[in-house]
Amino acid sequence: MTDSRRAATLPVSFFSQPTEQVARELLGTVVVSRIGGVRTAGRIVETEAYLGHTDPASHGYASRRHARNASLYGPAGTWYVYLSYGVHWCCNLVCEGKGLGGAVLLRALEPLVGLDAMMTRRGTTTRALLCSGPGRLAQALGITLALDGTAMRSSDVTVQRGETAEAADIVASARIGITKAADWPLRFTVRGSPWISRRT
DNA sequence: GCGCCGATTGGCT
DNA sequence: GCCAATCGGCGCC
Repeated sequence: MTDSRRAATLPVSFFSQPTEQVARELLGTVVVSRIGGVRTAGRIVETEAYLGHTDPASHGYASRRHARNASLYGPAGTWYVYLSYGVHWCCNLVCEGKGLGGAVLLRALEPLVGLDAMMTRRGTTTRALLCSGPGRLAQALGITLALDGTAMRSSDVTVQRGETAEAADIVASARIGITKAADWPLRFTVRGSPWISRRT
């Protein structure tokens, strides 16, 4: 195995895989932000796959292409950031890179680095409320529209190799908060993690 | 142009 | 458990 102490940013080829596989393999990797010159980081414990043009719940479904989600059709490893309910930023990583609109939504992290900064940004000292939810984790890392469309490997927010989750420790369940294709089991969580957004 | 809905969250009943 | 915040996309007039 590689030396886990040495940071290794995930290569573009990682994101060139099928979206569902990327969603699974992102569990255990570490998101590192240096937005605003402040270092914050967390281990990914929850993701959701949105498959793009074939997925009714995806922003990349059929003819939903607009200027606003143009980055969703960019190269694998591109950040796609959108505003949810007019209030919260949510961040995705584009997969496959064939212009099919597939991406993985980051839904929860185990906070690892820069907890003070996260607490300031989030307005709470309760650790369980720092990164457990897509809007929360984006706020904790300082993510806004400024990240949208940037290439992960050269952006202010990178994803580093971590301890890979064993397949048996990955739980697949229905995606949260959607009405279309709600029963597709494309939400992935680390079994038993106390940092996920909701109990499975 | 107008109204409704959404990959959410936090505060209040 | 209910609902407001707040904005962009979409359907419909």
